[in-house]
Amino acid sequence: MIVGSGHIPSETTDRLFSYLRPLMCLLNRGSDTVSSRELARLCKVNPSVIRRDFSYVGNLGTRGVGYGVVELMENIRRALKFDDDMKIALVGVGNIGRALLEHVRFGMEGFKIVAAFDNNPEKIGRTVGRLVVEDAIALEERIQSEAIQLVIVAVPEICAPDVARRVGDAGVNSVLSFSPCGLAMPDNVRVTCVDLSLEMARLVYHSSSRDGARGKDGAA
Amino acid sequence: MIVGSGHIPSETTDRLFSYLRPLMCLLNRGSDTVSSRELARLCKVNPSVIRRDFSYVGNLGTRGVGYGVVELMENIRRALKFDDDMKIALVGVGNIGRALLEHVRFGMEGFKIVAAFDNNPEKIGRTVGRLVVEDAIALEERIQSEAIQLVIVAVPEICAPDVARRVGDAGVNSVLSFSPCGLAMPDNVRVTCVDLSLEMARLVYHSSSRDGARGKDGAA
DNA sequence: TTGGGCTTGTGAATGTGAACACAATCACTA
DNA sequence: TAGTGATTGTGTTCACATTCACAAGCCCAA
Ligand SMILES: NC(=O)c1ccc[n+]([C@@H]2O[C@H](COP(=O)([O-])OP(=O)(O)OC[C@H]3O[C@@H](n4cnc5c(N)ncnc54)[C@H](O)[C@@H]3O)[C@@H](O)[C@H]2O)c1
Ligand SMILES: NC(=O)c1ccc[n+]([C@@H]2O[C@H](COP(=O)([O-])OP(=O)(O)OC[C@H]3O[C@@H](n4cnc5c(N)ncnc54)[C@H](O)[C@@H]3O)[C@@H](O)[C@H]2O)c1
Repeated sequence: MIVGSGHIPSETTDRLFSYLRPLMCLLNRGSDTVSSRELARLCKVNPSVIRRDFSYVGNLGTRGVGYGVVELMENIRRALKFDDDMKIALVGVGNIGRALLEHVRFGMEGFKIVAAFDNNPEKIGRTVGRLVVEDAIALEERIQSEAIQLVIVAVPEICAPDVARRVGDAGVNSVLSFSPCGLAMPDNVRVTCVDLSLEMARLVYHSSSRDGARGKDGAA
Repeated sequence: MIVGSGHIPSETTDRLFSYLRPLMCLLNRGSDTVSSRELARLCKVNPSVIRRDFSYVGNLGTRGVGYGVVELMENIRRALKFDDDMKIALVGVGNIGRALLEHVRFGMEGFKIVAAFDNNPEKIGRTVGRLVVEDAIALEERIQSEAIQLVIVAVPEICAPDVARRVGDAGVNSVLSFSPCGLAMPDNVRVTCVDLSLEMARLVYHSSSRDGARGKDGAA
């Protein structure tokens, strides 16, 4: 086992996160064990990638059998310091913001939106999903009183850098932004931009230049 | 110049797409040239990465000066076979679907949603954004009559694989899905899943284990 | 026309991740 | 208890991406 060698490669941690959802599906289906081959087919990766990734987490599998699904998920979550009760604030209750607030699955997955803000007087005070929209003026104060860990920014593009800066100054350094503008974002916050145009452009490029090649370790 | 050596690394193509938006911002700001150092600062990558990426596209820069922004964008778009008039269909006019249909920027960026479908009788016939919602029964026929290249799937998770299969059978092999379930998707379509929970989990992980290290080639 | 200051383009070195192949190990059966 | 079939864990190899470092080349001014 390589566990304890201090650090897990970033590609591995990114993949470890992506294993959790297929594993949950397998659990719901009643599987108690899963082989690297089976999981690899679901995730469209090479089985040896799976085995090496898991080797960073610890000695998890049983030779000849596979990995215990429950034990595996627990170990991955622990290795990733997965927070099952993450507290999130949303800024901007427009089209996107409303959809997110009404999305119940986030709560079931451990992502709890506990406050929503807007600066439009017509929206402040209205109830969307389970929350009452608050005045964006109170953003900094509420971030601290609620111990917010992550802020979702769904305001018009022109306002996004300013909101991100305020969020960063208030002590939160994780921002998920729907504004595709990565420019002018502050350095002390880590921003993930959900850029659908970018994803669509990459998608059609990769679709046209198909390269369906896989190694010989048995990946479908 | 390395251009013409047959193939561009996938990491490079993914980055080339991501350069387009900062370049557009620079253009709007009035910059006619940009140096690898400046663009690198905006994109938070190493300048030598930028220079090598561009070397795959062709001889684009001027030593001592930098790259011409307009010429650069044209060359990148050509290398990526960028389609400025992509025809898109949307399936599922719920919370997410409605937000996408009312989002006007897609059209300005060359991504044109030309048809929207739902199977709920109350939604069929209603106008959302600029489109009249059509019956999902007509999906296959309309995909072909409109020459759709990409389909956005925003239906409940349980329906997503079925819709993806129908889309694939109708000849479209690019699907952008908001259902986080990559399982059971057909093999002949390339699916990009927008999984916000996954992004949030990765984001907070990377935020807590900060590693703000950059090479010495001058990146900020 | 020469020189100085920049920036590109790229060979070479370095670093890193993926793939392979196989010994080690387990469950199960007779 | 030994044998069989399956699967993990990992040493090793390979391939590729990143970074460095610098010569080549451009602009401009004197
Ligand atoms: N709707 C989409 O499908 C879509 C797709 C891709 C990207 N985006 C981007 O996502 C962002 C939000 O999109 P949307 O469609 O929800 O926009 P929207 O206009 O519907 O909503 C924006 C909301 O933010 C509020 N707001 C504005 N300034 C604010 C501030 N300073 N503080 C707090 N609240 C403020 C507004 O009152 C409004 O309610 C935009 O940047 C948009 O470009 C949207
Ligand atoms: N809303 C969010 O913020 C959010 C966030 C993450 C993921 N998602 C996912 O995105 C998907 C859509 O989310 P939503 O909130 O828009 O859901 P929604 O329930 O608001 O809308 C779904 C729409 O799809 C239609 N539909 C159902 N079956 C269909 C079929 N077979 N063909 C055509 N149309 C059909 C329904 O009539 C409805 O209008 C879901 O899978 C959800 O899990 C949503």
